[in-house]
Amino acid sequence: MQNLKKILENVEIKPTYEWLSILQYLDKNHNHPTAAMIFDEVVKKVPTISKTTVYNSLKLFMKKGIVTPLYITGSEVRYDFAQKPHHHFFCEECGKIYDLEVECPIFKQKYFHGHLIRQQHVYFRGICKDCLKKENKAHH
Amino acid sequence: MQNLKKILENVEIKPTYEWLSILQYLDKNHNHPTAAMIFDEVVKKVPTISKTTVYNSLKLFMKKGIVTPLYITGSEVRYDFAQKPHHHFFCEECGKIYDLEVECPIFKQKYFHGHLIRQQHVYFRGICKDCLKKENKAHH
DNA sequence: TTGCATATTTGAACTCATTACAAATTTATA
DNA sequence: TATAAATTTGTAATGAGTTCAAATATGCAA
Ligand SMILES: [Mn+2]
Ligand SMILES: [Mn+2]
Ligand SMILES: [Zn+2]
Ligand SMILES: [Zn+2]
Repeated sequence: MQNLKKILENVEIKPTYEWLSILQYLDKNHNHPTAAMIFDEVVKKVPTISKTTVYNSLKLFMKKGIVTPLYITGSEVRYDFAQKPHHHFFCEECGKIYDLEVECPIFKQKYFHGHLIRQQHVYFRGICKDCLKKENKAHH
Repeated sequence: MQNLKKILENVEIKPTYEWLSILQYLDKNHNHPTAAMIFDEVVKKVPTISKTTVYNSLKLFMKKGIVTPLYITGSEVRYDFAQKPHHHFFCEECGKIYDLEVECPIFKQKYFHGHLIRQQHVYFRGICKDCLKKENKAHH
């Protein structure tokens, strides 16, 4: 909480009630939510908040580098309040996005074939552990 | 051409004029186009073609595994007619998507932490070689 | 060839995530 | 307190992608 305030102040964002509430939601829920999911939850605590504010905040957080957009599903953006860079697994069955630690020396490079790298995105897609289990049970 | 017909027949798609024309465009232009770009070009050769047919075809090609959707820009899907799996670099300046060869043993795995991997997506984003050059010239 | 079933294509209407924008409200500053 | 700046809000617009039913083309049996 005080923690989150500091994070905002570090990137020169005034810790307003709305911005803090949105960041608080992202901090408590590392489920890579959509803007709609964020709005639906935060509005319970801040009934006057608007969807536009959610989008504005996310855009601001992204510009400041404390939130990363994930373009994985193809239908909507999912947001990641990530302290350390990491990678993802997207389950095509249940839609969950898991965090992954992928170690690879290539991801340490600043340049690749002369192109300046600012961000690295790695995600696998398939069927997650849990959904595989369910499938096996159904077959039996 | 005869080549492309075979590719379609191999995956049990009847090589109609529309489907062949779309695949032909993808084969000649490895620029990872959007559906709109594909339509705008193919319609010059097939004036009666509709956007719906472009979307339908792409969906069919994806289902059959001969075309891969790239969710990179966040605003629209870009399509890749790829023979071999490979990775990408997206230039935030000019919007170009470059093909990359990234070697890493992790990308050979079938499972990761118990999750079944069906596809792997790796892309870097930043400023491409050409745009970096332009920037340097402008500074001087 | 003709008739009929099936596959493909088309255009218009629709959906829905995201953006644009201007008015309203809150906050900071003098 | 007055005024300017920052933030929030609601509504309207945008635009990629989907739905769907009608139109057209294709395949095939009689
Ligand atoms: Mn994550
Ligand atoms: Mn490619
Ligand atoms: Zn799952
Ligand atoms: Zn570039």
